[in-house]
Amino acid sequence: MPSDQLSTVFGALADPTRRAILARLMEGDLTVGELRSPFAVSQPAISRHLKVLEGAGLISRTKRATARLSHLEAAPLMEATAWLARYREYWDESFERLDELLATLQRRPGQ
Amino acid sequence: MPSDQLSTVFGALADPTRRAILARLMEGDLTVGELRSPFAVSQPAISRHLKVLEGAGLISRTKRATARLSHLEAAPLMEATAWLARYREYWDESFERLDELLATLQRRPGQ
DNA sequence: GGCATTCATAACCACGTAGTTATGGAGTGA
DNA sequence: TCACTCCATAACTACGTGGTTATGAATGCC
Repeated sequence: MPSDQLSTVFGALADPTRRAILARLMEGDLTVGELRSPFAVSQPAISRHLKVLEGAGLISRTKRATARLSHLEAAPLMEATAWLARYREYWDESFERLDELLATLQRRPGQ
Repeated sequence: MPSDQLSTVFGALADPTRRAILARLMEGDLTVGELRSPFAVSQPAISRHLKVLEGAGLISRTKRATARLSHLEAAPLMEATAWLARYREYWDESFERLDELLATLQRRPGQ
C-alpha cells in the first residue's frame, strides 16, 4: 500500500483523465464544470479525480462564489522528474558511452 | 481502466517496491531470488512485481539455467520524463505568463 | 534416475479505485 | 424568500491490486 509522496504522485499520473486535467490546467484555473466538459464522465467522477490530484499536491483549490477553481501545482512533478533523472544514463547506453568518450577526450586531448 | 503506455509506466512506478527493484537493477542484472532478498515479501509477490515492470517495458527477462535474469530497460522512463518536461515552466510560479493570468481573471469576472 | 533449486502460476483474501445515481448544501440572483 | 446553479458526498457496483500459501514445471547436480 504505497503512501509515500512519490507513489502518490505517480499513482495520480497513472490515469489518462487526470493527466488530461493537468494539461488543461496549464492554460489557467478552471472550475469543476469546465474541467468536466471534454470528458464523458459524470461530475462526481471529476470531483474524485480532483481529490486525488489535490492529495498528490498537484493542484490547489479555492472557493470563488459557487465555483471551485482548480490551480495547477507542478512542484511534485519536479520531484518525480528528479527521481527519473537517475536513470538518464540508462536511456541509451550508446549515448552514455559517447558521453564518456567525449569526457575522456576532453580530459586528455592529446590521446 | 488506463491501458495506454504512459499510464502503465506511471502505474508501475507508483509502488515503492517496484521503484526499489529498478534502482537495484541499475547495478546489473539480478535473479528473482537476489531481487527478493532485501524485501520482506514472498517470492510470488516479487514475481508479480516483475511481471508488472515487464508489462510496462521497464525490464526485460532472460532465462539462464534455472534462473531468470531481469535487465533494466529505461527507455519508457525517457517517455515519462518527456511528458513531465511539459510542466517544467510551471515548477516556479513566477514563470506564469501574463496571458494565462489574464485568462484566469477573465473567467471569473465577479469578485 | 533421483533430488534440490529456482521460479511461475493458481486460488484466495482484503482493500483500493473508477465509475454510476441520488441527494443535499452553499452561494447567486430575481 | 425562492429558485437555480455548482459542487461534494454517500451508497453502490465492478474490477484491479498486492499480499499470502500451495503447487508444479524446468533445470542442474549427484
